[in-house]
Amino acid sequence: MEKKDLVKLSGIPEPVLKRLPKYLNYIKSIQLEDKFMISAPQIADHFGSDPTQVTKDIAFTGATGKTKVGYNIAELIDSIEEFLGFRRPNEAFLVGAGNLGTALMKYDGFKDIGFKIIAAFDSDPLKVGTEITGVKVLHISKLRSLAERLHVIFGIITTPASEAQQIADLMVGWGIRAIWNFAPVNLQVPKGIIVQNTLLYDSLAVILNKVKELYDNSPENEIKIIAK
Amino acid sequence: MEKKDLVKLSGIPEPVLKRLPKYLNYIKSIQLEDKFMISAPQIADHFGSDPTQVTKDIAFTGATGKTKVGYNIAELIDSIEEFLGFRRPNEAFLVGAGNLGTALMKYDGFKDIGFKIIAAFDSDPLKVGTEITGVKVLHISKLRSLAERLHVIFGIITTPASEAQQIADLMVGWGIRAIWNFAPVNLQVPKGIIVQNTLLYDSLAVILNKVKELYDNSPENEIKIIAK
DNA sequence: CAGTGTGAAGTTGTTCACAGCA
DNA sequence: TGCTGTGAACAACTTCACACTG
Repeated sequence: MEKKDLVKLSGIPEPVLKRLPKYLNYIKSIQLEDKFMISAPQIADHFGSDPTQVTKDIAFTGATGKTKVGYNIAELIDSIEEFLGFRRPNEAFLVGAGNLGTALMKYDGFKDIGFKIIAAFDSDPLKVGTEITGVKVLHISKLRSLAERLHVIFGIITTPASEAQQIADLMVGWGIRAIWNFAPVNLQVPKGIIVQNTLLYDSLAVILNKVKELYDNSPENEIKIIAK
Repeated sequence: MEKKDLVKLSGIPEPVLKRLPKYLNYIKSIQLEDKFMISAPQIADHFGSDPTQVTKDIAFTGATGKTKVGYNIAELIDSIEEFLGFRRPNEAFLVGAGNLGTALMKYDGFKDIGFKIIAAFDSDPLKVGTEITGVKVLHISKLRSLAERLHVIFGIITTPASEAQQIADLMVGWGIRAIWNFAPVNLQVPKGIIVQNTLLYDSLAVILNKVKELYDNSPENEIKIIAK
């Protein structure tokens, strides 16, 4: 009780939050095979991770298993989705209806998650007025009134880097509380606004590094690798 | 020397590999302002991180700074890019020329990084034969001969989840050694093949969790948040 | 002083070991 | 025996403290 008494509020480790959706995908795929139970070791095995880690991750959600058999799939799905907030309707605005934005709008997975992009905005007159999978693309100038009227607090930024900060500023001014940013810039926002930066290629450096090792560690490398 | 003697080859922590490209972006943006030096505290400040961490991250690249003034920007950029392997030409094939695939192909940032998608593949006859920013979309059946001829070892998967495993199997059979997978499945590949799974929405759970806290921690919540 | 650079301390997250159970 | 569940040991990463430099 010396310092940082209320610095961290949550307690749920980020790695856990990132692993749970993956489990969820896998568990759902198992469910499709008409299975009813799943065990932590089975999940761990599929992801090449540690069974205890899976057990502990699941424990965060409040789900409890039956010894020897594992977890009831339906209950587990419920528990994870509830815990992650996938059950509440999470409506978002998206700014930047380019390819990445379109990919997100078309992304099937979101609907399993209660996550819905309800309007898209762009400044390109060619895009304004069109519709992408049922979502209208509006001019940015419309964002303000809609955000207020619909009480939307999620904003997604898929604009070019050069515009991202400016859009973020607008979003903040208009009541958006949480920004999911795909532009490769570190947005500066007032305290209290949540920003999640998702750099599309942040794992590129990781994979390049692994490939480098691959070469460095095999004496017979280069062309040889592919030679039949 | 008890066990796992050669389990880990690299030594470069993944968090470091993920932070360095972000620094690189920022440093380049500073360079555009005709600055010549940059300090670790300045970088840390921009990202809200710890100056020592920045210093240590940079130390991995081999760059060295001058006390009191910091690092020479041009040298630092060199050093980071070289270290991350952004200087070597990294050519990749992409399978799945949908929106996400297109977004990647159009993605500006890659060319700063020596990363180039040199051909795209799809099974959709409507897409085959088209060209996206100068990159031809070919039928999947062409992948084999091209991979062999061009010695491409990187594969990017941006297909729907249902096809991803099958494509991965093909890639492996055709000499691809490293797969950057955007489909929401955990690919199963033979040992020795590098897989980097990038779940587009893995940070979604993180942001939803933060928003949940936001609500849980403000007694006057709901509608009030936006009320003028 | 204001910065780099580094060893030591602290924190967080992962893995191990094992108790309990059907 | 094969699983859940948990406390303890361990490893990885981050932050602190401080020596050093111009």
